Parts: sequence; structure tokens; C-alpha cells
Amino acid sequence: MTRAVPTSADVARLAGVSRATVSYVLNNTNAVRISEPTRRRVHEAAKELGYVPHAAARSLRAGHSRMVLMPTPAVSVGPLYNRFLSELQWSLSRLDYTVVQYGRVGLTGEEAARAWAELRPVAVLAPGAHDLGPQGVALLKRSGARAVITFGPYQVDGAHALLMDQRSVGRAAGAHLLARGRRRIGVIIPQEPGLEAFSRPRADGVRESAEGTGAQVVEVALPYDEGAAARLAARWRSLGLDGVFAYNDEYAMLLMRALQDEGIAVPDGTGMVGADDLMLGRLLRPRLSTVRVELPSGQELAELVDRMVSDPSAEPPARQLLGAELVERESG
Amino acid sequence: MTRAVPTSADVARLAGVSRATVSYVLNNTNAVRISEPTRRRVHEAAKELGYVPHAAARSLRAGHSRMVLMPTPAVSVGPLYNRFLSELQWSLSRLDYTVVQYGRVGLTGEEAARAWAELRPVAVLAPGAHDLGPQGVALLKRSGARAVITFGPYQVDGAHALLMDQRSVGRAAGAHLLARGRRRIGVIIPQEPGLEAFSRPRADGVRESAEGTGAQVVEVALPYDEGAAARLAARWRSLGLDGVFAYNDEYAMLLMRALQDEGIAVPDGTGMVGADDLMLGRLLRPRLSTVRVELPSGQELAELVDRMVSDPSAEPPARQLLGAELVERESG
DNA sequence: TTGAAAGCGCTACCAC
DNA sequence: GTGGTAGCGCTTTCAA
Repeated sequence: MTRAVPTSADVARLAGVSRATVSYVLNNTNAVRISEPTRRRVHEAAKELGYVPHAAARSLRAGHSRMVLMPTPAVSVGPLYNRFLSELQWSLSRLDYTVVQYGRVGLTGEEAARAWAELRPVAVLAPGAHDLGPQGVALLKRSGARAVITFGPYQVDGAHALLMDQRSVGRAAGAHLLARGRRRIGVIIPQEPGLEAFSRPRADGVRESAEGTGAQVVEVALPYDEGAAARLAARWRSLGLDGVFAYNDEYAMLLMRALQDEGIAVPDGTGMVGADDLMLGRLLRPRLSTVRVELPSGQELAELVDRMVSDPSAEPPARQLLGAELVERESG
Repeated sequence: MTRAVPTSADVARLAGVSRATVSYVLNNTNAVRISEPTRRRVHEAAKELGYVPHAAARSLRAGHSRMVLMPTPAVSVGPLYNRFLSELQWSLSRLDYTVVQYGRVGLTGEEAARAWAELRPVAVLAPGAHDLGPQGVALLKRSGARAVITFGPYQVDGAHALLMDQRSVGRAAGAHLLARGRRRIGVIIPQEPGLEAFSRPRADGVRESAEGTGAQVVEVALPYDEGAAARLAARWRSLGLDGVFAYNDEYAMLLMRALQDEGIAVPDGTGMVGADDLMLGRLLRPRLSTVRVELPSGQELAELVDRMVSDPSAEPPARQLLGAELVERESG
């Protein structure tokens, strides 16, 4: 029952050839010509045994792999990011890389770098939140990673940074509310763990946009929970806010509903802007004004990875890649 | 600059010991006692070189890995599934498995099985949608996978099935609408690719619940798009439906909004039930009745994997693991 | 056109 | 306590 896993030696034996020949045939090595009958015998033997090459052995011998590693996101970051991810994976597959999401959550810094380095990936793509640090990046590179790419608001020494600064999202929202004459602007700060990496810079962006305008920016904590939203709505008037940036469209919906239940009109009482341009924003009444975020295309990123792998010395300059564009609807 | 990747031999050389000793020290092998000074020297050398063990070499030597492989979901399946996933990953990490999501999308059947088998995972967890087939499962097992677990509505020969039959979701929704006196029930079928695996069985479940009641069940296609929803709403009265199961809460929101804009009252004109019990359902007005889906706990599943890995001969019986409970609110 | 054999990095057995 | 060494499965020279 528990037959041993077939190896190329088993295939060779069954086909009556050497292991070298098996390797030549199965990899279509064109440096070597193998006669047609031999090829067929090898293929048949492989099929009969259900032979599957051993990736680890292969890359051990080759001295490198084509594995691109990224950590599994700890929290669900939303449909936008998911689309980006699957586009990226698709593009990388087309370039013959194996994309692998490493699924131990909560690793950071050098600890994370070590765990990933054990797999000897040829490239690592990591959100800045993992906070690899220069040492983590160095560790990965010393372990053979030819490309270490971080996405996030800041540059990490040694890594190629795709600057995706969430502050631009907050700036766009803030600028819009100010232009509509709002003078005292609330910024929703979700209380869910793992979201600070997004919410802090978004809030900072709102503050930046208000600098020198005399307008005030007030942070308002809000857990993603109906009761909390109702309590916030109950004391809303006492906050004296005339505008609010709701972190994203989901929190915006939560808050809008609570305000409306409390009899506070949007946008007349309080102007509201969400972010991420989800479908649900369009379905709200009033329709939600939002900040549309544009991620870089997965294909572009895949090509960048490929270029860096082929020639790691070529360090292209970091670019700001997070587009943030306000979509005005009815809520503010 | 491009120093070679340090190996245990390098560490041995620097510490002035043999490679065997390095291995003993770094793995804390308790069969062998190593003197304290030696241990220190080895650790220091490893640290100085930035040594990271080579997972592939190790598992090649060991003859097995502790990698649990699952495919990356092709479409975002929703926050519920994400929570389940990260709980599962966390639990498996605690049991010292390395969870890896294999990210080439769109592989199915034996093709997928082969690709995964190359990594020689000790366990594979795959949604039934990948449709491994008995041969795929056999291939994986022959390549050393001690546990092959599928989630999905049906059993695959040779694999351990976690039956997660989406029909129960449809049945719960259908039964509820019928109990409320609805006689002609629409079932929304999303047009997004990749969702059929969920939407078909959910629709089947509604039909099952209507069997023998004389009530009618009508499938209604709906792409996730505002315009399409508006067009559907415009011809809604002509469909003569008095109840609708909206596939899930998001489609329910889309449809509810379109119906309301068309002047069709919910639940008076049409009773509506969603599924997945998302926050947004609670925020709708009328509040959305929904089917709460209960996935198995990630921890339980992790323990099942561990048991199967330790003793693959023990085949526990397949169980129905998808709880579906109706949450009645206001929409139907 | 095919085969023999070295060696990738690691661990575990057996000697000393 | 420590070291020598075989061998996991594979590819790739070099020789025949």
C-alpha cells in the first residue's frame, strides 16, 4: 500500500536506461539528442510509475529556485488588494515563477526573514508592515534572494521599495472636504488590530492637507461594530464636526447608518468621504464620495521582479505607486 | 558583494568543528551532548555568517517535510473564509507545520496535483473546486502526502472530504421564505466567474426546500454591477416573484437598493434573504435576513491534519461541517 | 547516443 | 564529546 515515492532512478530502471537519460528526456534538454524509441520508453515508464520530480532536490542541485515568496496577509485587506494579488500571481506564473504565500502569521523583523530565507526564494515581496529592517533584508539577500521588494510607506535599506504611501489617500480626502468648506474634520480610526498600518498614515494625510488652513482635524476611534457606531453617533453633535473621513467605505457605511439613525443628515450636517471605492459606496444613499486607490498593475510588478532577478545590480529608483483620486458623489 | 550563501560547512570551518557538530548544536539534538564552550563557538560562528539552514536540503535528507499546501483561492471568497484560513494557519503553525499557499491560479485536476506534488507537501488542503479527481489524489499520496483533504460538496475518492455542502445554505433560505408564505421564489445567480462552485449548490438547496410544496423557484442571473441591477429591478414586477434568495449579503444589498429605487418594497413586495451574515446586512434598512454559515474551526481542522499525518491509516468518517442557520431580521 | 559519477546542503549512524 | 561519512533525488559534465 505505502509504496515508496518513485524517483528518477526507478524510472530509469523500468525504462532500462540510466538516470542521466531520464533527466535528459524529461527536461527536453536540447544539448543532447536522445533517440525517439528511448524517449518513448522513458515517458511511458514515468507515466506508469506516476513519477513527479522532486522540486527540492532539483533546486538543491541547481543552486537556485524560481520561488517568489510573499507572506500571507494577516488581515483581509479588501477586494482591491486581492485583485492585485491574483493578477501578480498570474503574471509571475507566466514568467515561470512559482508563487508561494508563506502562511505563518505574525512574524516580523529578522524572525520573519529567517523563516522565509530557509526556503531560499529567489525573490521576496513583503508589505512594509512586516518591518523586516535592514538586517532582515540583508539576511534574505545573503540567502540568495535576488530581489527583495517591500510595499509600504517607507523605504527599507537594501530593499527595493514600492512606495505605497497611504497618506496620499488621506490627503485626497482631506483636501476635498476642505475645498467643500468643512473646517472641523473627524478622522475615523478603526480599532481592529492589523489596520493601524493603513489607518495611521491615512489619518496623517488628512492632517497634512489641513496644515496652514486653520481647519481642525480630530481623531475618532471606532470599532467595527454596530453598538459602538450608535454610541459614537449619540455623542456626535458634541464633537462639533462638519466633515469626516471614514477610513474606508465599510466604516463609512457603518458610520453613515448610525448618524442617520440619530437624525444627523449627511452631507448637510456632516460631509463624509470614504476610501477604496467599493461597490457598496455607490449603493448608499446618499451615494458615498470616496477615494479611489490605484495599485500598481500586477503585470508591471511581475516584470520588475523578473528584471531584478536577472540583474540584481540594476536598482531602479523608488517610485510613488499609489494613486489616490477623489470620486465625488453625494455624501460630501 | 555577492558572497556565496553560507552553509553549515562554513559555520563548521569558522567554529573549528565538524559539520556534524554544527548540526547537533543548531538542532539541539539531545541524543548527543556537546560541551558548552563548543556550543557557544558554533552559535557565534552561525550568527557571524548569518547562517540560515536550507529547508530543501534538510527535508531532502529527512525524507519528508512539514509543509501543508493549499492553493491560493482564485477569487476572494469573503471575510468569513479569510478568518477561517488565518485561524487554520495559526493553528497549524502551532503544531509546527509550515503552511504554504501555492499561487498558480487556474490549475485543476491532475495538472494541479502534479504541480503541488513537486513540492512534496506532507498534507494538502484543497477546495473541491479544483476537482483533483481520484487520480490527482492518488498522485499526491504517491508523492508522499499523508493527508489530502478536500472541502466541498462532494467526496473525492481517496481524499478525506470535509463536506461543506453549500446546498444547506440554500435550504435554510428557501425553508424560511416558504414558511413566511412566499410561493414564487427567485434565486440570484451571480455572473462572476469562479462563483458557480458556490452559487449552483446554493440554488439547488432552495429548489430542494421547495420540493413538494407547490412553490416555484426561478433562477435570476445578476452580474455584480449597478446597471445590471437596475435593469433587473425594472423588469422585476413582470417576474411575479414574492421572495428572493440573493446568493449572499452583498448581492442582496445590490438588489435591495435597485428594487427600492424602483419603488418595490422589501419585504412587503418581495421578501429577501441573503447569506454570510456580513455586517452590511445589519446596516441595511430594512435589516437583512440572512443565513449565517458556520465553517469548522481552524483549530479542529489543524488537529485533524495532524492526526492524519501521524497516522494516515486512520480514516475518520466524513462529516457535514457546514452549519447554516437562518438569522431573521426585517427583510423577509 | 548513452552511462558513470560528482556534488548541491543536510542529518544520523557509527567510530574514535 | 566529537568527527567521518553515506546518502536523500537530482542535473550535468566528461568519457565511452
